[in-house]
Amino acid sequence: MNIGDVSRISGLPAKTIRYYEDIGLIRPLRGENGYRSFQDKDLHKLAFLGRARALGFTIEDCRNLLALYEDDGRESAAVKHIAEDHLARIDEKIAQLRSMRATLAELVNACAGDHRPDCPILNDLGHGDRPASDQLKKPAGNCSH
Amino acid sequence: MNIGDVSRISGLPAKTIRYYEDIGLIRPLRGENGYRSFQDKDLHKLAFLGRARALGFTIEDCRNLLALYEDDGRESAAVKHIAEDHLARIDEKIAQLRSMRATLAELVNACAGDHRPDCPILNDLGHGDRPASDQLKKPAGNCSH
DNA sequence: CCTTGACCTTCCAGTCACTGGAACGACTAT
DNA sequence: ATAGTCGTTCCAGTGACTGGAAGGTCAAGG
Repeated sequence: MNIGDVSRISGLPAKTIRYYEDIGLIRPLRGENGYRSFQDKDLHKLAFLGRARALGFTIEDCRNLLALYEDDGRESAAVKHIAEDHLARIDEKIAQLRSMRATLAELVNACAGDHRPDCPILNDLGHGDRPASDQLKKPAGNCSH
Repeated sequence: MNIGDVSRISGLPAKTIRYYEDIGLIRPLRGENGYRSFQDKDLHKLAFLGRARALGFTIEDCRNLLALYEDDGRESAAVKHIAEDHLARIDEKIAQLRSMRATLAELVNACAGDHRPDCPILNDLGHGDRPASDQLKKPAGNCSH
């Protein structure tokens, strides 16, 4: 199986699959022509990775989860620990976004959005009448790659 | 005013302030010694940027908002448009995270988390019994820089 | 005058998880 | 032989910083 087939089946871009090999998540064999030759095992792993990534696990999480997946002597506590950590990070992010959303919605609501220059949104950002920015620690959240 | 003072006042790291100059968001004067010399105007702009970033606006949004802020002839509709777009992006992200959260919480809940190897989390990721990964389009969401 | 230490400068590299593109080789069908 | 599709590698870019190295500047104290 060549990378194109695997890409179609798994839904992962070929680039991503090559990247996963680069960072050691999979180790497909090579044919005489130098092409990667994927086995069912690799396909399975890629599906695993796709699902884990879709749940927002980092690549490092995925690496650890994959190792646990292949370790028959694992303790489910280890897996649960990773998942719980991730759940907490997700909750944090949701809270952050909701706080942003609340402030922003208020401002948008207060703005006439017409041809005149008066704008409560700019007023807020400029003068900071309302406490629009309580926590500058983690302003992140806008990663639309 | 040197960069250190401005950093303390605005709460933005000096590195970030230099970066903002690099990408043309601010244009502080320079003293004879080569040090940046910040005026009230710069301080004001940085505060604006800090608040806009805290609300999750991208740097490009910030650039546009700043331009509108300084344009007396602006139409508030333009500002509102940027803010509404951003609000929509936030809502999308929240929805994505909530969907992840729901699936993940279910799995975590089903996992004993003990010394035994059986683990519903790994079962799901491995075999995909449950549809844990409906949308692979935007798996992102984990940008904890 | 010299040193210490805090401050400032620039520039380069790294982050995360890819993604785009160039330049080239391999295979398939006509 | 040729065209077109697939595969390969390698390099660079994304967003918004952040860390660190190597060096210049300044004020205070001895």
